[in-house]
Amino acid sequence: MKQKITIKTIAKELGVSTSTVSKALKDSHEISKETKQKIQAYANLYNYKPNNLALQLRNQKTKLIGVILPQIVHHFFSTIIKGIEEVANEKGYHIMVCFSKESYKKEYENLRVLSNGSVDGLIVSIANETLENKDFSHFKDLVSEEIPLVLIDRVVSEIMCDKVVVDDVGGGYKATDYLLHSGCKKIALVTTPNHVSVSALRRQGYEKALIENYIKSDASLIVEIDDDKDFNAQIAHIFDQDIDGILAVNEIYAAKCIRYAKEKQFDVPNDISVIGFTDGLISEYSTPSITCVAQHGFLMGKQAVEMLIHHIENDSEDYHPRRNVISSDLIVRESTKSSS
Amino acid sequence: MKQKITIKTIAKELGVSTSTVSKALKDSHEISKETKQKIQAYANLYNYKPNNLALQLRNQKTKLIGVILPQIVHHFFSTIIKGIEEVANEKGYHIMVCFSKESYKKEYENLRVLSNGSVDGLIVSIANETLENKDFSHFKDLVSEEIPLVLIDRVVSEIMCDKVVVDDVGGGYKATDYLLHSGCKKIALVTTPNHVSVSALRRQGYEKALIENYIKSDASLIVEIDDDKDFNAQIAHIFDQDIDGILAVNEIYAAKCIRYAKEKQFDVPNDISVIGFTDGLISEYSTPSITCVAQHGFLMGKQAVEMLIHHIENDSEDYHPRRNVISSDLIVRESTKSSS
DNA sequence: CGGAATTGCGAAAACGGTTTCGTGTTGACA
DNA sequence: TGTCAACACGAAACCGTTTTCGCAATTCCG
Repeated sequence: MKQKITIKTIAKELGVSTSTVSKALKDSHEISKETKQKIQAYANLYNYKPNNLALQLRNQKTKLIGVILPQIVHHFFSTIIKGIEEVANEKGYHIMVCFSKESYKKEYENLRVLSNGSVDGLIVSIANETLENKDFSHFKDLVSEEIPLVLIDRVVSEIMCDKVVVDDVGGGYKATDYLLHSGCKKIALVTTPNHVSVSALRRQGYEKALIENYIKSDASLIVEIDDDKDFNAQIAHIFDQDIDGILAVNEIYAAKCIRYAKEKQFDVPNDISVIGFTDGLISEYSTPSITCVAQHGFLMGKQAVEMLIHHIENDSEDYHPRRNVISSDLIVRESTKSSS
Repeated sequence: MKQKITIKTIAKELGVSTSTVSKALKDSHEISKETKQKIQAYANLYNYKPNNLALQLRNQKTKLIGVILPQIVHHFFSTIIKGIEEVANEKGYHIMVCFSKESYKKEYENLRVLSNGSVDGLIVSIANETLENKDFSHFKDLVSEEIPLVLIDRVVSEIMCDKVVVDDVGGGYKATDYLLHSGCKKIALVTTPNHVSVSALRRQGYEKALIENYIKSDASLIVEIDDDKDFNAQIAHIFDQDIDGILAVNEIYAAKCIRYAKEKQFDVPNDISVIGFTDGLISEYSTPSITCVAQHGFLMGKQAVEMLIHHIENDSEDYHPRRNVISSDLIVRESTKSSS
C-alpha cells in the first residue's frame, strides 16, 4: 500500500505544527483564515484522510459492532444481518461478522478476539454445540467485563444481557391452532433434537395448542430429524398413521415433507396440510407455496442493534437487561386449507 | 464498559516499566524468570488482553478485510461471504461487511469510509446502479492509493485490479446447449435489462449456443423483466409461441416460470423444460426441482480472499492484476428432460 | 504610553502498545 | 585489581490524532 499522507507530513511540508494542522482541518477559530486555507488546500490536493485507527485509539471507540452468527447461508440469519447492518449504518456504525458454524470452539475464539477492544459491542446468536454443552462462561466473562452484548434468537437465561427473541411458542401455537381450525385432526411434528432451544419452544407451542383443543399429544407423531440420516426414511412412519397435518420446524423440512407426500400420492393441502417455519424463498416460490410462520429476522436485527447502540452510548446510566419478544406471524399460502 | 487493564496499570502496580511488562508477556529472554512469572501471573489474574487498536496502529495493519456486496439476503452472495469468511479466518483475518443495496451512493460512502485505514484490503461486487452510471472513479481512486482490491462477479475492465468472475457466457451456453440436446427446439430467455452485466453475458452464451446449432435468435422469445411490474403479464406472450424450453437468468424467474407453466396446464419438463441460474434452495427444494447453472459462490469467495491476502502480504513485489474465471456447472434436476 | 485583552500558533500529553538502545550491576577472568 | 561480557531492566521514540495549556505578538482602551 502506498504511504499515506498524515497530519505530520502536512505539518512538515507547510512548516507548521501538527496541532495547527489538526485544528485547521476542523475549521477551528483559533487558526487564521490564511493558514486554514493553505492547510485545507494542501490536504485536499493530496487527498488527506484522517487515519481511522489513530482516531479509534484516541476516542476509545471503534464504531464497530461485532456480529457472531451460527451460519450465513440461511434465509433467517442473512435477514438478521441485513437488519443489523441497515440500522448500524444509519447510526454511523459498521459491522464485523463472524460465523461460529455451530461450533463452540469457533464461537469462543471469535468472542475472545472481538473482545480485545476491536468492537464497541456484540450481537450474538449462540451456536448449537454451545447450547448442548451448556458452557456459557465465555459469555459470562464478556458480561463481567461489561462489554455491551445483545443475544438474539438463541438465548439462555443465565446470561445477564439484553435479548431479542422470537415468540417461538406462540408461533408453534398459532400454526397448530390454524391447522386444527382448518379441519386437521391428527397433526405430526417434524422437528430437530430437543437441545435446539428454538425447536423445543416451537414444540411447546404445538403441544399447548393440542391440549387446548383436547387432543392428546402422541409421541409417535413427533419425529426428531437427524440430518445425517435419510430424511424420507425418518418420516415414513408418520405417513402410515392417517395424519392430515404436519408442522415442520423449518422450511426445508416442510418442503421435504411436501415432496414426500406428493410421491406417496397425497394431495397437499387436501389430504395433508403442511406448515413450516422461516418465511424464506422456498416457502414463497415452491408449488404449492408453503404456509409458514414468519419470524421477522429483519426486525430482530434492527431491534438488536438499537438496544446495543443504546447500551453503548448510554454507558453511564445503570443498566437493566431488557428482553424484546418479536411476535411471529402466520403467512397463509397454498399448503394449507383455509381456516373455518 | 469497564476500564480495561493495560500494560501501564500492570507496570505501575508491580513497580516496573512498561517495556519490562511488554517483554515479560512475550516471554522475552531479556527478563528474569522471577519477574516474568510475577508479571504473567498478575496479567492472568486480571485477565489482561492487549488492546487491538494500539497494536493495529503500531503495526499499521488491521488484519481486517472489507467486503462490499450489493445484497445479503441472496443465496449467491451469502455463499460468497461464507467462502470469504472461512478462508479469511484461517489466515487470521476478520471481515467487515457492508451492503450497497445496489446504490451508487451507498457504495461510494462505504468505499470512502473503509479506505481510511480501517481495512487492509477490499473485496467488492459492484452495485447495479454504478454499472448503469458507468462512474467508477471511486474505484480508480482506490487503485491509485494502492489499496488492495479484488472485484468479484460483477466487474468492469477499466478498473485495474484482481478479479474473480463466473464464466457466465459458458453457463448460458451450457444451459442452452443442454436444452437443445434434450430435444428443445424453441427456447425462450427470461432475463433482466441488459445493463446488468452478468445477464448480458448469460445472454451471449444463450445466443452463441443457438447460432452454433443453426437456430436464429428470435427477439420475441426474449423477455427483459421489469421487477416493478407483474411477472406473469410480462412472460405471457412467450407461452403463446409454442416454446418448449426456457432459460431464466436466476432461480426466482425460473420458479415463477414453472409456476406459470403449471397454471397454464403445461407439464414441466415434458412440455416445457426450464433451466435457471443460481443453485440455491429454491432450485433444490421446489417440485419439480430445477435444473440450474451453479456459480460456485463459495469457491469465488475463497479465491477472492486468497488473491487479496496474497496482495496484502506481498506488497513489495511488483503487481500484475490477475483474473480468475470460475467455470459454472449445470446441475441437472427434474425441470429438464434428460439429454439425448 | 502602559497594561489588559485578544489572536494565532506550538509544545506536550494522551490513547496502549512495541522496540531500539542505552545503563547499571554482576560475575568471571587475566 | 582492572576489564569485559552477560544480565536485567528502563528511557524514549514511534504509530496518527486530538486537545489542553501556555506563550508570544498584536490590538485595544484608558
